[in-house]
Amino acid sequence: VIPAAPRTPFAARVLHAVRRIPPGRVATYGDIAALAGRPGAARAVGQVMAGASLIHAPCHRVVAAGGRLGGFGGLPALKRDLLRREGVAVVGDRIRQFAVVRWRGLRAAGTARNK
DNA sequence: AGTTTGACAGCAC
DNA sequence: TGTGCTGCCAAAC
Repeated sequence: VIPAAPRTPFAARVLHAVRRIPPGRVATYGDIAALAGRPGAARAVGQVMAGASLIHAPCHRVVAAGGRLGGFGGLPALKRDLLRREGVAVVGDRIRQFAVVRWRGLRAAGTARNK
């Protein structure tokens, strides 16, 4: 069965933000929190992710700060494989070239240096 | 309405 | 580097 998607307003905004992450790119919990309109709510974002699944959004593209993998519901190997499958280099629990692969979301027009 | 709970972030050691 | 502790937040109790 398809698990129900979290229905709180905050969760909806978080999942929406996560779905915007392009394949082969990643965003931190903090980034998502900011994109969801709640800067600093990184931890709360994790809470949402815990209740969601790949069916709702590409959860594997949400990583911890500093390019570390972060948790993944007890299946860190899966998260690593999914990312590698998209071309993201992962060694151990670290993402290589994190600064390059990181996706900060699109902002103000003119700031087109992050596609 | 107060407390507990984490797929977090940062900083001090 | 790695470990530990504190701050923070939305949700579930």
